[in-house]
Amino acid sequence: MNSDVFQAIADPTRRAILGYLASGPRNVNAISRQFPVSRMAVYKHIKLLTASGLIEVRQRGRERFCEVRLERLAEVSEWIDQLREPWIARPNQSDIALQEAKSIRSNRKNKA
Amino acid sequence: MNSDVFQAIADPTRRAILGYLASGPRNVNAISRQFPVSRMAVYKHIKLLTASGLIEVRQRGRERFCEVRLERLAEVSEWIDQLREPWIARPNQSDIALQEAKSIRSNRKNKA
DNA sequence: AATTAATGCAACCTTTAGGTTGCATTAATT
DNA sequence: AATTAATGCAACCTAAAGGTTGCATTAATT
Repeated sequence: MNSDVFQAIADPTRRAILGYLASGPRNVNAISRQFPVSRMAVYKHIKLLTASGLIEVRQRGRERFCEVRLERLAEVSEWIDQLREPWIARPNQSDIALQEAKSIRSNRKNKA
Repeated sequence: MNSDVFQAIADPTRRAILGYLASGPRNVNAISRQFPVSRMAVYKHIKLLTASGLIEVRQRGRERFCEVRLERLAEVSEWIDQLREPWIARPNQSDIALQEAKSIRSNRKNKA
């Protein structure tokens, strides 16, 4: 369960959770109290965020404290930066697109 | 159909399309030839990317040329930057999270 | 020891996402 | 004028996303 960071930040509730956690680690219940969805819904978001590496969970007694790990967002900033770079003088762009698309497809097949 | 940028870049094929378009404007068919999915699948991705403002389409004859508009990615970089900023000395963070979550919910209701 | 709090798991539901195929339309070519 | 190329639309399918409720488990409290 090695979820994609882009996918992880696509959901507005998950972004809000990350924003909330920016003020410091909180346990699952504390987080879920902040949002108008059930605890389970938040729990699932946290599971996905953990899988994507955007948060880290430390158990302490019966509580599980979630802490935001912003490093993983570098993948996103870097993608944006690369896109912004002048495209010229880079190796054949269309070949790259094709390669990426192919690996996307084979990933999908492997999942199923 | 005013699609969210975070949502738009969540899909790997759409990211690859943007990467491909970084080398210059291309028409719909040219784009779809680069990827192992049907023309219609690509067409839908393009429609969504257009809705999110990430690409712009200019018609010329029977062709529609798609051009990438990177400005809209600022929303993403800014969100990341804000998250990275020290959270201290900002107004009550939990209230903000709550507000955001509420507006998310009411948006969902308005859609349905 | 009994109760309460914090969490996890399972089953289920509904909507959306991503994809397909077939047909229609309009602009360019021959 | 007939053909071909580029695109759009509609109907449909399947899987994943986001959500819910109910029950089980384990740690802390009283």
